[in-house]
Amino acid sequence: MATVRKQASTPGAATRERILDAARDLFAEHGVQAVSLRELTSHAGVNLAAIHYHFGSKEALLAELFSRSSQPIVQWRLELLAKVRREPDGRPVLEDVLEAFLRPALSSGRRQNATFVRLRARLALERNEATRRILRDTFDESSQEVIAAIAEALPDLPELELYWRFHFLIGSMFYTMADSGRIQSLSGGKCDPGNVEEVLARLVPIFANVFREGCNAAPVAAPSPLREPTVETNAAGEPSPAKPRKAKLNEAKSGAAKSSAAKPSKTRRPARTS
Amino acid sequence: MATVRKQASTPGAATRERILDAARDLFAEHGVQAVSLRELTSHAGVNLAAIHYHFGSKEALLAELFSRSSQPIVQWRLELLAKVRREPDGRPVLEDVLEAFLRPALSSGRRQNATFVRLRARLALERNEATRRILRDTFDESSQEVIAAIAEALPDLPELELYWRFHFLIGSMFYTMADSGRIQSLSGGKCDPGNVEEVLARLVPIFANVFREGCNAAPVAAPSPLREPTVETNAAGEPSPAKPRKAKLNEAKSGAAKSSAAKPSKTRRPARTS
DNA sequence: TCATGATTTACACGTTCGTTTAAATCATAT
DNA sequence: ATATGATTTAAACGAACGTGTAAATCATGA
Repeated sequence: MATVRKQASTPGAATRERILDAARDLFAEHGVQAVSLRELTSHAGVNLAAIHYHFGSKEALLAELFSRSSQPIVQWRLELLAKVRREPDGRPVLEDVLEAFLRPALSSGRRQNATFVRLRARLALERNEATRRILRDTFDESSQEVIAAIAEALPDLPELELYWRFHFLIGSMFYTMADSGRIQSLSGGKCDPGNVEEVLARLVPIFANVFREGCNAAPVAAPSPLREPTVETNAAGEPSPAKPRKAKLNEAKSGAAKSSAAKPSKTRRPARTS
Repeated sequence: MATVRKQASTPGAATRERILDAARDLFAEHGVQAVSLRELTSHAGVNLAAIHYHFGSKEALLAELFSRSSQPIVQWRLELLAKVRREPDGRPVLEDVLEAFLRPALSSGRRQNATFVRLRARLALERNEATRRILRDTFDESSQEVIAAIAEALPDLPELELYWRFHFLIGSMFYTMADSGRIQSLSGGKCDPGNVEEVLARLVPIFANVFREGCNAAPVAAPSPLREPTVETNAAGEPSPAKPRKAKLNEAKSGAAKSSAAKPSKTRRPARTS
């Protein structure tokens, strides 16, 4: 009996930590909703009930994971922000401010837990109010300090423009953090956003230019080609070429896929003969 | 009997379309996994089984929804790309190329279905292989045409740099499309990424500058402050200040929250007296 | 050594999920 | 009018979900 006693594979690793590690990895890979507590605990090598014993609920586990993993990032950011170099006129060096903002976010602490970076990027696009509040409470303060530092570095930049460009910056940042693999696919593997130093070496000077570039850039000079598509879709896309599917009558003659488009043809209907 | 006959609220609206509309809205708002077929059908005002009758499965519904909604976007993009203005030397106008790329994505066809834009942004961060393939199959071809047009407009820009900057561009684009509300929160509501024209008026010239700006921007001139956080977290964050929670023995004396950190205190354990 | 509390285990609960089925209903051509 | 096929309906299936609970096990100080 007694299953396997203790295994002693990782002696000092407490159950809590194993759960948090597994949650970080699995939540980042598949999303919070898609991960069941059973696969989580089995992946962590702990008992199912351990989650409720140590955290109370799945949601509480996520909150604990997030606040714990975020703390070093925010702290590092504030440290970097405090030691930003100054221009002769006393203003912060813009590149240093941007790096203080980006480096901790992209590196995710000193550990190899690159997976939390992905989790954060994923949660950043969530529209769930609870998730938004967690992100706000965790990162807004230090983000506001970064924004204030940028404003200090560029006193002539209108506040609204600063916010717009900051929005585009965090877009590029989160998309890099998410590691969607899209640009690897498009570039044939030549571009690797997983390399933090390579990302910073490009993102920092690029957005330093973006922020510095005054509002001089023509507002929207382009006469703009056209604004509506000429495609004549009726109400949604196609008229109604693809009929649903035969309800009864599974005649064997039309066994192959109809022809509608290119469906995955997942054997649309078993239609057992019984 | 016969429940309610037909209701005739929207006479011509077929069941298929009601399902697709509801799926678009709900998937975009809460994510695919988080939406059950029951809330979907009840939101659409159709029977639960209608989804399997018309589409076969939840996954097939998503694929159908995506391909149908994407088609006008891609088509519009290709049309705009075909009528991009040319410089006197015959090269494409970079701003027009960027607008051809961005406008259809941000506008989502001619309809008011801004929700599909959010759905697409959400799926873009998904790491699910099936989802990635859908996105690749749908958008890669037209994206490659955009990349080729940019390369044609900027023949001196190294290919690798082009891909990096395109990566940052689609990051800003997707984050704008996701409408996470973060920049509204940070800017106190002054910045509204939901306004497509306002986004384009800023994003197009900004990234035109980004692409045009040669590799002259100092590679990474910054001596870079420090690269590791000084915070001394052991293994994960905190030593072990917050004890789990009492297992048995729900003594009434310590009824209030322990003090650990600032937990949501969701009544960690009911511990019914029975 | 033993008592005690912290932790882990096995198991079951009620619910909700995606899916399926068979019958009822609708639309329409003859 | 009626037959026929398309569509909708109500009800149920088994599986998997998050959660709860009582007992077994472990660690440790007296």
